[in-house]
Amino acid sequence: MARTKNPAARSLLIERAAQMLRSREPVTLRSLVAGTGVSTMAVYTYFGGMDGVWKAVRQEGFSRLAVRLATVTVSADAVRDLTALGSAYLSNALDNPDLYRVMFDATFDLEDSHAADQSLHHLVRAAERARDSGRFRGDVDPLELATQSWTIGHGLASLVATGPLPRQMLAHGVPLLTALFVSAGDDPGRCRSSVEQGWNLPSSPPCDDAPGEKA
Amino acid sequence: MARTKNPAARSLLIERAAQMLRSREPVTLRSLVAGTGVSTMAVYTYFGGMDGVWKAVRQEGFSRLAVRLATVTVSADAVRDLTALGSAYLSNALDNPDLYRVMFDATFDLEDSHAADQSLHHLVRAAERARDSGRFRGDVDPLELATQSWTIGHGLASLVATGPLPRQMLAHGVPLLTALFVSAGDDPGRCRSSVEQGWNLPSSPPCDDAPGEKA
DNA sequence: TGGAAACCATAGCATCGCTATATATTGTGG
DNA sequence: CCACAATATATAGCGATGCTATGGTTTCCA
Repeated sequence: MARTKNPAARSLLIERAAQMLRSREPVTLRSLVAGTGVSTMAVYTYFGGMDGVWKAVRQEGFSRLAVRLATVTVSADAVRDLTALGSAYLSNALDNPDLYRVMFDATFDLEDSHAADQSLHHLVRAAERARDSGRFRGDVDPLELATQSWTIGHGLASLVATGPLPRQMLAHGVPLLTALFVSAGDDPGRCRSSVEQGWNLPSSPPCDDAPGEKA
Repeated sequence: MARTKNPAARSLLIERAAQMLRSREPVTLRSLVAGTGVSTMAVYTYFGGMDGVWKAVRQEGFSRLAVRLATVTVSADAVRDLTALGSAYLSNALDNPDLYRVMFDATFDLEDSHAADQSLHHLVRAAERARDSGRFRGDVDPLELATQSWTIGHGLASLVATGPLPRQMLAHGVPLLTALFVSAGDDPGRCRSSVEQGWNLPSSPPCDDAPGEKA
């Protein structure tokens, strides 16, 4: 398999799978290739089977998450940035709920772990900056705090995107993150201000009512 | 084969499905009834199809969770009780990871929501007692605080039981819950003590190294 | 005891992921 | 420029899936 395998068909199928996921159509081997001009065998040359398709879709999900997190710019207020990263994480999960579900329902392999670590690293760096700028205590481990922020973000995303909680429950992110950051040493008043700023920073704030969305 | 009108077959199949889930065997219509003496049609008379089987399995999961939560006895220290409920939630999820996954991967229907609400109510009552006993501020909404505790518990359970985090990351539950309860008004020192007591209370503490379990 | 209702076994259908084989396409050495 | 080898695609089919139709068996109750 040395030759250049048509990379256009690969991303076409991944995009189509993501779109079918969003429109709630079942993604099967035959329905995936239907209408695209490629045959079922192409799936096996490109992905090695449906498992490979799901793997690629997961990576697409992580890729979109990485893009979202990258839109959060670094400011002088690291607590604000940390909150903005959490908010971006949630808005990404809510904009791609089925993709988010696929990302976390299969067992993680090494590539997934790498992608997840890369995303987590955004949070780690922000936590480190918050500590080094004096907002958090010196004994705060940035990785631990980032993991705890991730736990809050994933818990909310999971319960709201694929679970029983309604969308407005995302607003719990504000008090939860505030409590965590205050426990890390931040001043309560200052923390509240930073969190509220960061929460509403991303392009599509996850807590505000979406345009035209009805409960 | 002969036959008794057999309500026992229902719970037999549910139990078998849960066991197959635990042993990682694929649960299919034919494999589910294989060796049990009941035929494939029985699945349709009892459950109406495989969807009904999964629904029943989800209910079984919620039922086991309810049993776990019920083992947490009420004490004078409501913060300890609240933590113990979270700890019991996590130990249940870790003892039945596949069941836990099934509980939260399908879309919730009314029965599931009822079961979840019932479990959540345990937390709500404990939060209410913590507030009324003066540990939390008077303006704390027990339902909100219970939901936030649930978010932490579900986030940890999901990331550890079916996700990328190793088991020892469950220990993050202690600082997360402490931060939340302190933000609700509890005294930091007292809160830490209560949380540590409650965390190690359930029969199988989720953070301790399991017996004979190797990383 | 007889009839009605509930229950179950068998066979078969459409579809699923996947594979084997044959054909078309592509890249490369002479 | 052509013949050949390697790769990609297309077709057909296999085992297995969930599900349904149909007819036979068992159970219950009047």
